[in-house]
Amino acid sequence: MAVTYEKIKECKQSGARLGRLHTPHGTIDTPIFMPVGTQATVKAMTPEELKAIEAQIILSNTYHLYLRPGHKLIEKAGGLHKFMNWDRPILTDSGGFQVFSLGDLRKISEEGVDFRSHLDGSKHFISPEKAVEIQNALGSDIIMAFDECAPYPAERHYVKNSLQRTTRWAKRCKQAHQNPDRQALFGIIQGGMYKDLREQSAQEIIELDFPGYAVGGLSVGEPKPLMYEVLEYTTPLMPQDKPRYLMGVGTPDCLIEGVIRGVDMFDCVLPTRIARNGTAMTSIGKVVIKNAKYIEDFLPLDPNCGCYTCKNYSRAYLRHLYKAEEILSARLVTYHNLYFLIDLMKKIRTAILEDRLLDFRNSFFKQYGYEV
RNA sequence: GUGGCUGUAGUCAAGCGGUUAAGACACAGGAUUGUGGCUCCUGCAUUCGUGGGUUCAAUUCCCAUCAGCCACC
Repeated sequence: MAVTYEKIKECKQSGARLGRLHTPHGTIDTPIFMPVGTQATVKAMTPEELKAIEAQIILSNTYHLYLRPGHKLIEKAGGLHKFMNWDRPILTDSGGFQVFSLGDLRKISEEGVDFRSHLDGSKHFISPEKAVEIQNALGSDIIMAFDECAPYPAERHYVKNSLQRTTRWAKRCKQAHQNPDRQALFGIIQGGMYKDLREQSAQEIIELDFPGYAVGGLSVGEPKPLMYEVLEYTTPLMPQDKPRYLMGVGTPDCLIEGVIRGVDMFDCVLPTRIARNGTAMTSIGKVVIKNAKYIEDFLPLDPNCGCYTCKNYSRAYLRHLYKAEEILSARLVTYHNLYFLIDLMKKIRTAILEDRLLDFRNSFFKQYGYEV
């Protein structure tokens, strides 16, 4: 098996899991946040910088790399790790979500998905087999099953059909997978916001026996309490000895609440995207660095942060860089935001170890400005 | 000094007699959750250089004045 999960302990206060994930490119501490590097790069960050902030694993994307530069080219380059100069673990998303968000550019059938490239309008077809073939060529440590992510809100019968198709596709993905000893294929549980459909999906997917499972179809626009509710009845259905991955989640409160509900892995574009749009996540809440009130603010972005950006630059300078559309703006704020979330996960792991995750949540929320 | 042209938001400007003075950029605020460095939403001129006149009605026409630009001396 390419990837194995080792549970270290459970938080007595919250039930959250502390563990380790062993992969071909190293061991990861969980719960973990995975920075997203869609196009074989975490935008604005070099691999050396990612290591400096202790990123242990990053995400990349099948759909985008297939379209550009092409998985064959990356295979020729010696695989994704070598191509992008990252020797730690990589997880690739299957492209299911991209297809879902492509809107009217795509048509889903039992066989797969016909779509037009968002880059040049060219026609393409991705099936479960194709998605696995691409990911096999990329050589990522963890590959994801090609699923269908239902929108929110969605009718019950639509979600049911979609989840059943996701199960059939998961089977095909497993069959198509060429090297389960070097790459772990994770299954994805769907079912929207319907409890019995989540149960059905979990049962069907888990029956196929994957080395890890993801909860998909959340964080698609539903209210947070609803997402927490779905998680609450979904994670208990998942095996204790396998990693659990909540796809697409990345606000500080959702990360903490997700861990409390038994999630081990998260990924999200939020920290890197909002960084490029002039917003930082800090210990005292969101700081919209582009706001005029920071014109003469010579304090660090986050006075409680020890990252390179906070140690060396002021809010006034960061605001100036943003307004002047300087590249360094994206670099410095991205650096900070990723540092902040990775550091948050470290604090979460320590809190689990010390059986005080609920206390940690309450104090963190209070300082951040969330309602407890 | 003489002749001509132009003055509308921070900037570039449309409107040239008739309801709440286009648009763009900038600026200000917001959004952003398995990433299109994309983008979206909202706000921003009680007033058209200034003063007077004509008219039911003036950013629009007339006069004066001020400012800028161009040409000639």
